[in-house]
Amino acid sequence: MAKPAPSVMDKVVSLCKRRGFVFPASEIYGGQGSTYDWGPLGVELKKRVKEAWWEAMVYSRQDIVGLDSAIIQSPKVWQASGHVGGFSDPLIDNKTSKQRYRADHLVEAKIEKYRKKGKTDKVAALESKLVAAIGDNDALKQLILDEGIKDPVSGTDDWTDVRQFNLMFQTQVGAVEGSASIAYLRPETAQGIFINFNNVVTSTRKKLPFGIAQIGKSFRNEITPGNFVFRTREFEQMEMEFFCRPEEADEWYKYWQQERYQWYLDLGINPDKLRMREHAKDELAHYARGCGDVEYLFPFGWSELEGIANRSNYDLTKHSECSGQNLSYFDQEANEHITPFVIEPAAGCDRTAMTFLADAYDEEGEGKQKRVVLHFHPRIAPVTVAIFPLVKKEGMPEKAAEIEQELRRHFRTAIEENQSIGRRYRRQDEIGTPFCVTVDGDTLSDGSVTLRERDSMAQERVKIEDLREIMDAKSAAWSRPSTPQEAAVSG
RNA sequence: GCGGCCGUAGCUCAGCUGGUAGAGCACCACCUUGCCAAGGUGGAUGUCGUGAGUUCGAAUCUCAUCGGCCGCUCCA
Repeated sequence: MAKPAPSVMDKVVSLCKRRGFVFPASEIYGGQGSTYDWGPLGVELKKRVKEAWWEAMVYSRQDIVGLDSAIIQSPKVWQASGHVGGFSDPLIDNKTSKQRYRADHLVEAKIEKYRKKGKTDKVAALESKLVAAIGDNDALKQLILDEGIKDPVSGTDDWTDVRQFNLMFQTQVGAVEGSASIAYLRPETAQGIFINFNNVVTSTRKKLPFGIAQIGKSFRNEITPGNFVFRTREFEQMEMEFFCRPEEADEWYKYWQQERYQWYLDLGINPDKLRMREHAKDELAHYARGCGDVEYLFPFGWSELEGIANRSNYDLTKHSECSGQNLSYFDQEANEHITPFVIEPAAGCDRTAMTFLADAYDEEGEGKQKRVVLHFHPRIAPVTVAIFPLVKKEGMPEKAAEIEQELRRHFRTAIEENQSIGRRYRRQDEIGTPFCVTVDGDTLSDGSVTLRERDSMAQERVKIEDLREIMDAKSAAWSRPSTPQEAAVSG
């Protein structure tokens, strides 16, 4: 493949490091692959993404409450959820074709062949052999060799040994070694919600339908991380489990798909690059009745930002069975126990922040006139307003500092007095600051300043005491510039 | 793990027919400044990923090693 042209992502990655959004992790020690640290601006961006999500999911409604469960739970949680058994893949490589496969999938494909040929006895025999071999890598490889399974690409049986790939990070709890002290870093926040179902119901007296929201780090030992912060082994999730009556699940499923899709649009994501994609039946996880992804068109293709799934009553049922606790809901009117269905919107915080960066990135003009600007929604911009003295004399710096002190109480602020005014405007554009306030000679006599908008570059003269109200109003009314050209001339 | 690409200043990169480093932008100081990447003067910054070899001499050639990025079953 030819070397690809520098994409928006390359430019965003570079900007992220230069301006302090995202740094490669462990850099002074040579780096740690696919691991990133969020810098001073990045942490603000992420924080505001999480605030916007929490606002939409918890504060603006009466039917959802929050939770912050532990990262390290009992290993039994992950046995019940199926992660211990199912979140671990046996991998095998073909030395000739260099292709990598799931070893158990190769055997399953063979079973499928037998089934199509109607050899039911062989199907049954091999199925039981596969079940016996699961978890035993040597046995699994032997089974592949015994069955004469060939690589579909190379046609050879030149296989490597089977190696287990655990998707969950293991750790030890306590000083005592041994299997009893093995624990896992959670691979999703959702299970922490399910296991607290009874606690939340009894402590909040919530009635169906209701939801529990949670934001937190999760860990997956991804085989293939990559695409900047899109897929990393440590990541932050924003998940909400919405519990409802089974007969209402389809309705809520559609509701949450619309609701979550709209959330991205409300925060200014380009509608042309956002879509809702319904999973095909064979894509669905074993517990899911339906799943739709909110996808964004990155330079590397359509990729999932958030999955909205109908998890049925799978999780509550499993945890009831495995724990011996009754995780059902008692409906007082109908006088019956029901195990609610769950609709789960599960979003990735890091990839959402990355989406805002990539989607907001814009270059206007050419050469010396080129303007790099991040068209962030004012609600998620790391800095809301920057204050400048027009020149560094006649008391302007002091006046600017005074205004900054006042605005600091209500907005994320920045103050700069170095270099020319134009350069300072452009620097703030590059980090997506929606407003700039400039103090000049008239400010000292009549208390007015110039308010300059990032997207249109339009300026207006306003009173210092009106700044807050005007910026709030403009923020509330903000909409994304539909094209770069329009943004450039609309002032 | 396999394949491809790549490690030179904060960022983007040039230098790779061997002579111990450059550009643009960024940064710092001073002067200038009067609303969109202004100008002037001066300045700091690199053990050229690491180690070894060849050589009088290596960023450049050889070998090794470490690391990163992009693909290949996984998903937020």
